Amino acid sequence: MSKIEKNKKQKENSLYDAAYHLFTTKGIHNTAISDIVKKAGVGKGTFYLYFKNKYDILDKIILDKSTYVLSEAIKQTKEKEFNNFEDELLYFIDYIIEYLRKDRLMLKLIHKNLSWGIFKKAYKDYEEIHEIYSMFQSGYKNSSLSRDYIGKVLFMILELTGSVCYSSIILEEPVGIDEMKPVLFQTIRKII
Amino acid sequence: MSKIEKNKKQKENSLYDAAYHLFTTKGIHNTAISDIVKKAGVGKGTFYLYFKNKYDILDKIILDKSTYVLSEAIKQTKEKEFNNFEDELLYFIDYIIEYLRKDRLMLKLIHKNLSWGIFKKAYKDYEEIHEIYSMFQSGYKNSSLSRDYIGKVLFMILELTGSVCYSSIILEEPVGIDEMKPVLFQTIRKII
Amino acid sequence: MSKIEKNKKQKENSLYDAAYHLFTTKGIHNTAISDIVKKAGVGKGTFYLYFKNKYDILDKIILDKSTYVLSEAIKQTKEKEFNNFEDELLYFIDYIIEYLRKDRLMLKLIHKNLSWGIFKKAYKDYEEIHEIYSMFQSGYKNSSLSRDYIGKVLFMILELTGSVCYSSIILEEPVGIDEMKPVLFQTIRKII
Amino acid sequence: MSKIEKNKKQKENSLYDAAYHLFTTKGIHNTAISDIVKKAGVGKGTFYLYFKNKYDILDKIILDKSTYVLSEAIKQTKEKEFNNFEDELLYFIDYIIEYLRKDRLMLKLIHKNLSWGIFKKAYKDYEEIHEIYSMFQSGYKNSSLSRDYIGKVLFMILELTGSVCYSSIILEEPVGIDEMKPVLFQTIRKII
DNA sequence: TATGAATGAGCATTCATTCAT
DNA sequence: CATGAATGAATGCTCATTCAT
Repeated sequence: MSKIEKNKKQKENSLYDAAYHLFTTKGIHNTAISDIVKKAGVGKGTFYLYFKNKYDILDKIILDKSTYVLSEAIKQTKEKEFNNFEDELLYFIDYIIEYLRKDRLMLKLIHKNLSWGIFKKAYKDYEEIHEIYSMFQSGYKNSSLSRDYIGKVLFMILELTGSVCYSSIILEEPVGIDEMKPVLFQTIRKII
Repeated sequence: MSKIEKNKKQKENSLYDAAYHLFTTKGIHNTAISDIVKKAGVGKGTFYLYFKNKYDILDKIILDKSTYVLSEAIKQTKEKEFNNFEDELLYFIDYIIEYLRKDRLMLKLIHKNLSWGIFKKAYKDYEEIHEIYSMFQSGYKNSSLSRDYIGKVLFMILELTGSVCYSSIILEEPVGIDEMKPVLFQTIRKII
Repeated sequence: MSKIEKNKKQKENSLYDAAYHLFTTKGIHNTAISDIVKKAGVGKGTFYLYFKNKYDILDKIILDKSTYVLSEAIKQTKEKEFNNFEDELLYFIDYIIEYLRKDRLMLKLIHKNLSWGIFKKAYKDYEEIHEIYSMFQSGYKNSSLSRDYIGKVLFMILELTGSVCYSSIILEEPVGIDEMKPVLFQTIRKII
Repeated sequence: MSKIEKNKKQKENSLYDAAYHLFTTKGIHNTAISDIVKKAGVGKGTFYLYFKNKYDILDKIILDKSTYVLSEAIKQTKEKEFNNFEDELLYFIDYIIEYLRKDRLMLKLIHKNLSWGIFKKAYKDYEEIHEIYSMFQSGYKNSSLSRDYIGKVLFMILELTGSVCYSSIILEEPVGIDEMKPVLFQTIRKII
């Protein structure tokens, strides 16, 4: 990577970081492009060299962050040993929940879009994301269910987890995440 | 209700209807207050007599419409006879799905907000909403599970349904609702 | 005064008091007619039965309050005995200063308008105001100066007092009123 | 100064001039930002690049114009020769009066703000302003009065002059400036 | 490539005033 | 006399986007 390339990447990253920080702390609606570039320390025009508009950078951030959470979760899961698939999956889900609980601002931003990462760009780019899919498929290796069906179940479990996290952690509705977690786990156990 | 009271209610309703129509067709972001009042046929200041700002009327619309969907679903369900609780619940869920499929614009508006928050608020105001809860509790009458636990399961089923509807119907991700529905139904069957 | 007349006067007074309170605490610019009527507990239309607009009631308030200060000052002065005119005038001036110091909000409102404009209008309406003029003229009874000339000097002393009070009490520029007062008194002594 | 810097200064100046002209002819209250930018021939956003709001530009104009009057007065005074301090001071005051009489619109704008607040601010920025202070202090060099006391007397003379100018020239109360001037001069003579 | 001054359409919001009740 | 719902012109201000440097 040439020096110029490096510099470009650096500018893009600083815009990215600035936007993430402002979106999470001030809210999307209250963050203007001018705020982002000021915080990033670059010129206003520079923003448009890297992103189309506010929602372009926002989408990229959400995608990136959700993918990151999922890939971290699978990485940690893969490093452990489990007696069975159920334990493995629940460890994976628990990792996600605990991560989001610790980073409420990120959870607020990705809202209920946590399953997105799997089905979009990330699926293609990140090696780790393949693994979650593989893990899930392996867990069902003895069943007669089709690969497609199993994929959809994974999708639903992730949607459910994302939704429950948002409700329980951000809104604390109907109850906080600590009370919700056992029910969620039991439900997932039933699903698989 | 006096003539003046009637007139007020009429004004509020026309604003409400105009806003709903514009939000669903043009999008929230692209709808200005001036559009709403023009369509409603009232003065601009009148809007502020009834609503604080665009998001105030939006919230009211989302709450209202979501409540309506749920209450319609329970009403229709109660009118039918079922052999067992599972069939009853799935009919209820199916009614919601089909309703949202037919009214994609409304689904887009209520996004993934068809859930507990709404449910809880609606619970206080609408008699019908009590029934869904009763129905669900009755279905579990022979189980040893606590009422609380059962309530949380209902919450999760609603969250899951809402999330899946939005993804499948609006984004068609990972697949359309027709392909998704059997998997969702099977999943709900396992949950209960 | 009939009961109806009394009621009218009462409404006018409550508007007057509400406006005075809001003008002094929130500022003229930030006070709307709707604020005034809300505080006064009357209908919006009622305001226009008694006043032309915001500046109409403001002018009346300023006139009224400034007149009150001056008339109070002369009343108190007349009740005392003095060895000479100089002492009498300085007592009068001091009374004004101390009054304004205690009611900074009123001083802020009447700004630097404590002077001839007010004085002149008040002259016609309030018996007490005649007395200050008389007092001042008497003080000069042995001089060869014309009545007109003496009137102008009184005007200047009042202008100077008003200006100094505003600067010293409100802005504390160049110094506070305590430091300023001896200089002002010495200056007035030289003038007369 | 680069071309771009020059252009910026030009824009600011045209806004400044436009605002001054509109404030003096139409009044502050009746001048909208849109009027200013239209007259200045710049975009609306440009205004907010240079000024916070209407009162920001107004304050700057008042400060600037008042400073200009004072600095002009001292410049002219310094160019003349005088037999004594009294003549010098009265020439200085007279210059101010005549200037304001010729430019009534400016006088109306700066109202009764021609005084210490302005003086103090200007003191830092304008070399000429130092001179008026020096002149005044020199006039008292043989007196036993403290520098502080003398400064306060200067302050009062300026306040008095400003107040009298506004009343006599703008309101013509209690009489016009021609009739008032001899009394003012005589009063100042007595003060010093 | 990078900048940031300039733009002006677009928007939310206010508020004095009216007038039917 | 009193009201307060309705109005809509008026206005301040924002902000995404452009483009000359």
